[in-house]
Amino acid sequence: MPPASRRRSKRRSAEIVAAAAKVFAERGYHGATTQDIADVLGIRQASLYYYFPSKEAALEQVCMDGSAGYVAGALAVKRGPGSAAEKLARLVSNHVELWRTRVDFARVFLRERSNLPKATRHRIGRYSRRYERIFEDVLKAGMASGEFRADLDPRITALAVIGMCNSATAWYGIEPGATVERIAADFVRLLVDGILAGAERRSA
Amino acid sequence: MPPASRRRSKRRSAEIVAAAAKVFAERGYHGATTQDIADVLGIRQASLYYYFPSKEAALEQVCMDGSAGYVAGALAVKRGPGSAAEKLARLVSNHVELWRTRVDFARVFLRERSNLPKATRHRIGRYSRRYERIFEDVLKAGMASGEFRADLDPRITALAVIGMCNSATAWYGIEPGATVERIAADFVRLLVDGILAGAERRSA
DNA sequence: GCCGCAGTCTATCGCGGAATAGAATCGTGC
DNA sequence: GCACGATTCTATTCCGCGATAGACTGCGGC
Repeated sequence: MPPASRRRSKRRSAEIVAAAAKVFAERGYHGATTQDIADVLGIRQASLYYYFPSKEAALEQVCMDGSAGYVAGALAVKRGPGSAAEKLARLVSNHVELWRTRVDFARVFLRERSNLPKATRHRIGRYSRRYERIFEDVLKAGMASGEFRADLDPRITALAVIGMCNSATAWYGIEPGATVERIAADFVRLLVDGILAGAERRSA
Repeated sequence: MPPASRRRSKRRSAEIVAAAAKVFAERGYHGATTQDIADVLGIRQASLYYYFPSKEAALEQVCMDGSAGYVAGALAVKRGPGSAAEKLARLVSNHVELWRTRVDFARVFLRERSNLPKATRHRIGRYSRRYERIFEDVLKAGMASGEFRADLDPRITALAVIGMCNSATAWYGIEPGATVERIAADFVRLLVDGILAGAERRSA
């Protein structure tokens, strides 16, 4: 098949997956029907099976797409230059920034990956742990250099940071004024400086 | 019906709802079958319908139980004595403390309330907003008194705090060493003092 | 302008799961 | 020990949804 068709075909596939992501995000994997997905696309339910062998395979695709980019971006930040605080800020920005194009994918990844078949679920579990490790590493580095407090628990703190970010998927796009930039900026300030007054100068 | 029977009956009902909570938490509302719930209890699937009229009604019960206590506890903290930082610490503790007896209920409330019928869903939505407001109020009070930074966005910060807490339901009970006390303490320190070194004294 | 295949359709199957009806049993108070 | 309500059981219905089979269609390339 010529490259022109092939490109259109690829694009159509992406549309199908995006429709699945949208529907899964709205109703949950089990709550969504393949009919719902077909409705979004304006095609018949059975036509979907030209694109995937099963509903579960569609979920796999959505989850893979929904997790893509996180580890790569975070690794780049970790290896890049800057203080630990700057790196943490960039980690958070990178994370939130990825919602811009694919919130639905992220939502499905977060809430529905538990419905994946064992193999994929474990694979994605390893991926997540790798991602968490990067946050932990940056935290540990900051603690070692004296930049961060020494009494942090790097593991719990990493989970707290990631969890706080992810929780925003629940209201991102709904809560007025909560743009990607503001969320990232507010979260970073909260995490780095805390809530108490008199901290503005410290991280400036 | 004598009080003895009545008490046993009430207790049995609670067992049924707890089983539903457990199963809903594990597999999700749509992913769970009434058979699964019956299996946990060692009874037949149809016997469940003595206790609720529908699967959806069971979800309602679990969600109501799962949200009970949050607003009341938070209101008590808000109205009680102490600095804003102390109050925020107590808000977080109160929140996390409620998992001790009913994590499954909290998990179902967080992840499955979207499957509730409209009326209940809206009711629970109002309840949540009321809860968030209390956090906002404490934050605003702290900002007004100069205790907290003036450049916080109280709404986003409140959502961030609550979201961070709730995200821990994903790994509470799994992550080794993450007890209710440690989670609450670590989260509070992170939120109040931030991550940077040199903050230990400030909140002491 | 015809061929071929990507893409969509119609039609249908089969299962799993929610829910109902009504019988059986258990246990508690008298 | 009997009666009666509370609880659980057996048996069955009904339908929604995932999936398969096979026909149709229209566009891109020659």
